[in-house]
Amino acid sequence: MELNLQQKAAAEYSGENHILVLAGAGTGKTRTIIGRVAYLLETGVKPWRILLMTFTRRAAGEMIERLSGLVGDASRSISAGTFHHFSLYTMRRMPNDFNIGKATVIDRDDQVQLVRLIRDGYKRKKGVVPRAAEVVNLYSYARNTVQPLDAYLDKHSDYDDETIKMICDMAREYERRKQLNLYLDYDDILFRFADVLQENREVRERLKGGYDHILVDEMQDTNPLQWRILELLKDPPRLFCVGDDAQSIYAFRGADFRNVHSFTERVAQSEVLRLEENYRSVQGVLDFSNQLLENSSIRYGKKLRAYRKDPGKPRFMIFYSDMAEARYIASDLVQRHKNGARWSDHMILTRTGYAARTLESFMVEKKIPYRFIGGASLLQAAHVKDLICLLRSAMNHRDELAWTRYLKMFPKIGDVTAGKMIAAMKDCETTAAALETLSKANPSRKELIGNVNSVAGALESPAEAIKIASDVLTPLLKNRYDNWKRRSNDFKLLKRMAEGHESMAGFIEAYTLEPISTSMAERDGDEDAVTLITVHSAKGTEAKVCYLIRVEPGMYPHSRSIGSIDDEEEERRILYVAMTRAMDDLILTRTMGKWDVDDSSFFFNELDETMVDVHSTPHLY
DNA sequence: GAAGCGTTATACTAT
DNA sequence: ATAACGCTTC
Repeated sequence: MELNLQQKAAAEYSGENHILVLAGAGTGKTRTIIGRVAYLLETGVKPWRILLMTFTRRAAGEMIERLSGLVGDASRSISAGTFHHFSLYTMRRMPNDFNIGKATVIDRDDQVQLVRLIRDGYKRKKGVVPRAAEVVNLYSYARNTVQPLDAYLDKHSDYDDETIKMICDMAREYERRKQLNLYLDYDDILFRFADVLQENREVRERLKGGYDHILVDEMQDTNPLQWRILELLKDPPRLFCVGDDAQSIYAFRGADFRNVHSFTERVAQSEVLRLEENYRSVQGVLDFSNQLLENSSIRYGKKLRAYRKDPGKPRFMIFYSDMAEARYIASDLVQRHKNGARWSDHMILTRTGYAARTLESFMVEKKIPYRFIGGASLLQAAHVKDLICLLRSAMNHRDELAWTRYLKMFPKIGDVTAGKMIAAMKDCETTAAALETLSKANPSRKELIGNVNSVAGALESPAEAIKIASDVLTPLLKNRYDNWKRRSNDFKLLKRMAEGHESMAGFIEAYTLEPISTSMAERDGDEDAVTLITVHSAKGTEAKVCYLIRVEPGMYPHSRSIGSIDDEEEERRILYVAMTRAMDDLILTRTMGKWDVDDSSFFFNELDETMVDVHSTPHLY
């Protein structure tokens, strides 16, 4: 593999220090990490003694894929995945040391649902009770930044003392309910792992002894909780971290862009290397991106140098409505495809999943194949959740959230009745005993119990269990949703997805940890398709032609961050990440939007026409 | 008291 | 599209 001098110096570093590679956008971070792994293998490091931490499982898969072309089968022995995957699977592999038993991993929706049940008990008291989703966010943020919830709220929120106490009470009750239900939320996965590592010297030493090198991608977006895990695992393992402060866009999860600056202070025996030459983009794209950063009050001290010499000025197109914007992008895609370009050379970047909906409908209408990455996932759709909850109910009679949702599908059962039925089962040891208890107390509810029984009998074959669950739920659901035909197709999709899995729990866990959109599930991986992607998910990716949609007031910076300097600067980095994905063509589009949006912080109130070609289109709807 | 229905609000980013 | 809320019905 060809590496430039700086990349080579990083990849083939042979000293004993921990390394941070500061690498700007498009400077070959991934290439350098892959080069590093290849180098380590060449020098005799065993592949299973290399741990590769990536930001998403998708990124891990791509790196392993590229490595296999370089080093063959050895790539399959490398441990690669996110902090969450690594932590969870290590705990599952060492069940006696971590004691997570049969715990169910719950996603954010489940967290919110559980807090909602708890919150109902707080409604009577005077004053406003924060929303369940807000409580989940606050608590998760405090945990990811490793600070007590009350201290965090005291310092960083506007809540009065009484409300703070209430939020802390709800969080405590949330913890209790999780234990009762054998739930692990995303944060528990990291916390439990870190706690055991810290408390149990023997386990810690055993794990540390398993690795020589820990490589961390997207270091700028690791939060204090993840840092804590790295600190517990390093020495003797050597750290090789790669990141870019200007691309730090996960502050809401506890990451701080300044962290990479203090790397050498935080990590003894460490040094910083740099990658500065950009191979991805044409000069025009880089000039425009550099200008965006220069307008910031923060000095990132970087200016990307293009290796490529072609000018390639970006375009900025103004449309009257989102319909006109979407229509243009769809027809431009079709035109480029007709001219011989592949669909997969095109990426459409969106700030929010919601903002891409108009465009999505045009993609469907024009029959342009696309994959949506980020945004709402298949498992979050109401009808899919219904089905998953029946499966979960059959697997674990103490799964309060699953049972509540399942029971409420039946007439005359609401939160209260469901709660009573679940309480009746809580002391039963087995599912069979629980169903027996339920059936004695509710003789008229044969159907309800029979459904769970049939699914429970088929759990050894996930696809079969899904088929049964789908059949028994159809009569209950088909009148509840208007577009039932389209929704029921998702059940078939789910069945197909489950076919490769050996256990139901494994299947559900895999897709809880790695959410998948409908558009991804419908297509197989190598099909030529346009990528529609949120900017957050696009970190680390690139495409020849990039469309950035809805680059307008209220979006960049997002209206929610207006007023906070830190938040607005994070939004600038988000836009920076988006723009630097483009290799050849960068097309920014905006609509005229609503008239009442505060546009004073918009990043492009004035457009420098030496940097970008501006096109205004006729006011067509 | 609990369930169910219709109306209205809200929709940022994600492991 | 879905959650939350207020109001009516059982």
